Amino acid sequence: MMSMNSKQPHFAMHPTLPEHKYPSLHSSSEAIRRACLPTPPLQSNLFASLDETLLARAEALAAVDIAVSQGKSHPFKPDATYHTMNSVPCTSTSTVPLAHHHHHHHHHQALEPGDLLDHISSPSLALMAGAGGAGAAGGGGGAHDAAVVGAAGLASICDSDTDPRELEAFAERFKQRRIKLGVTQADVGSALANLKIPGVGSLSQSTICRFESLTLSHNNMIALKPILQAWLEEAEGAQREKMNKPELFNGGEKKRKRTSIAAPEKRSLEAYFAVQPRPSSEKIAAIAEKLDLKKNVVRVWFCNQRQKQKRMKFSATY
DNA sequence: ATGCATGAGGT
DNA sequence: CCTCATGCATA
Repeated sequence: MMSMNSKQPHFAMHPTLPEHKYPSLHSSSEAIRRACLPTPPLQSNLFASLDETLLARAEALAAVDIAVSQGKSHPFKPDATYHTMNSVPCTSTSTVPLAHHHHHHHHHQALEPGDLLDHISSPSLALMAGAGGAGAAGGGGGAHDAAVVGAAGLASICDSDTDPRELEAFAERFKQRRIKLGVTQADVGSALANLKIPGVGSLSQSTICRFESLTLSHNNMIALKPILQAWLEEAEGAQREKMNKPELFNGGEKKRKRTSIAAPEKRSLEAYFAVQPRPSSEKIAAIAEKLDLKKNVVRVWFCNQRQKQKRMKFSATY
């Protein structure tokens, strides 16, 4: 486990757009923390037809909900699934036709012995004390060590940076100091681009928020930590300076409409998920039809559910 | 703060 | 088709 994959991808910087899509840092370590499913009354034999049995059970469970809302007169059609994309090009502010360019800059930030601190030899890290009511106490603090491993070379980097408690502590400190700086999550996100760290562009408010609330995968947390730490130090250093907020907003593009899955349908999906987190395409189709949802919506729902299951929060018992 | 979605990269 | 990192749209 915890393999430090130090991939050094090639950043593909596009000439015109601030587009950066680098291969991510995905290390295949994912069997760290997992949620244990309840395994209800069904002791079951985990083989053969389990599949169908479970599905049947789930259906039964789900059926209750469905029957209620469907059998009678379901107030609203569950099919709130629509994808409204205005393609209307407007082309107005021709500046950057794609202010929404979804560049998936996957921060590779591979944890390498030294990589972590290479750019941020932080001098100012003494003030982060206290605060972290929660688990801040832990290894927290410095954690600036990595570089030393050279000699030992053995156990790679001190796990200080991969230690969940350290991450939690950092996230906590980060949030506090960010607030103290009077900066919003969104601000941090866009400010990251100003750091000019190779391979690091801006991030969304969502991601910053998730980092602070630990609702990211363990690996994602580890990858983002050094970046956010660098920002924090920079921001505190230039606290009195002006931050550029390149308001590069673009108005008039395709709006993505968020599908809304009604409560009854959601409960059914959860019932299915409980017994079979990874239904086959056929089952997904079946479920989709029963719930009157688009197959893709159901498929994505399962994908997202699986991701959630792997989130950091309370993953394992440390 | 979160739900649903997209896309890259990997099987 | 999946996993993962991310983000838009929204409650």
